[in-house]
Amino acid sequence: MKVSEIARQAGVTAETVRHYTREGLLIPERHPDNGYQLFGQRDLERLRFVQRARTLGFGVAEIRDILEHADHGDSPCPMVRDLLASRLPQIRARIAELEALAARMEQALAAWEEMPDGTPDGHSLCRLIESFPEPLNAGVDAGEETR
Amino acid sequence: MKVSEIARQAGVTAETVRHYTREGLLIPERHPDNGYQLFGQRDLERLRFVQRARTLGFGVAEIRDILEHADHGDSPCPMVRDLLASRLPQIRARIAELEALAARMEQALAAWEEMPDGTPDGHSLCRLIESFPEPLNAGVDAGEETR
DNA sequence: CCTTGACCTTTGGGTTACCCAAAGGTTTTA
DNA sequence: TAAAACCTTTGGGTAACCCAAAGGTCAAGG
Repeated sequence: MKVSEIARQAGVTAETVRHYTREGLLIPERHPDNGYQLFGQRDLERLRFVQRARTLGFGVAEIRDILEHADHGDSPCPMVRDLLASRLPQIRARIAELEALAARMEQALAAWEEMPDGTPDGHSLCRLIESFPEPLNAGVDAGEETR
Repeated sequence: MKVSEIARQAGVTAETVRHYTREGLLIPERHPDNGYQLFGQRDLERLRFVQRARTLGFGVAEIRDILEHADHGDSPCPMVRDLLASRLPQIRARIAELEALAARMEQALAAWEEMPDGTPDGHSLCRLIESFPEPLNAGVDAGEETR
């Protein structure tokens, strides 16, 4: 099958398939006459594997490594497990960040409810944002580190 | 004050300050002799505003618009509120995605616990990933939409 | 047979919010 | 006075794609 066909069957865009191909996740054959990329059933399975790995939080480069391991006959499982284990806390941290963010947004929207709409604010900026707490790491005088 | 100084006081890198300046969020004066950027107290407040807005999920371009509104004497509040209101559901959706992701990762790690470590897998790829459910939108035959 | 229209190719630029290196001028300090 | 520390601009990189352009290919219909 050609690009659009495998893309359709996997539920991604043809551009995405080309991207994965460029990145070495898929290695289609080429039609000798016209240079079209030819994907087989194996490629479709491989593409689906990529999709699942992506939903598990793996990056494209990592997936390429995993696939290369597997192509060499090595079990990628230990590598996958390690990647998973190291990535999980980051995901959790990101979730916590976003939840704090959502909470701040809701807090701001709620505060707005009880204000007359326009509330022009001549010389200054939105009090609501201005009155938000600093990102708590803004060091005014002491030295500090981030990440 | 110069770049490094305002950056230090706000707890960001000098590069970030330069980035915001390039993007028009900060408009420092220039020392006539040496061309150095000169920031005042107003700029520091403005930078802190930017930081707070960033933690509220606003993009740099949006913040620039907000600041330009405010600089023109218009109250950016209605705009800010709309932006917040439209972004919130996206954040919530992203949180849900990440939680599903974390759950899948934990599920995978847990499943691994009860498997002999290496579990080489000759001809195929990690069963654990392979057996994961498809991203549920992978359309095999029917037409489907994403987003 | 030939013309569409649909699909293929590669190349190159855009997205987001910065980070980093290089080359060269300035200021501060020992 | 020379080195350390800091400033400038330019240009390239990151992640995972999306999109447009220019040009070749293919299937179908008149």
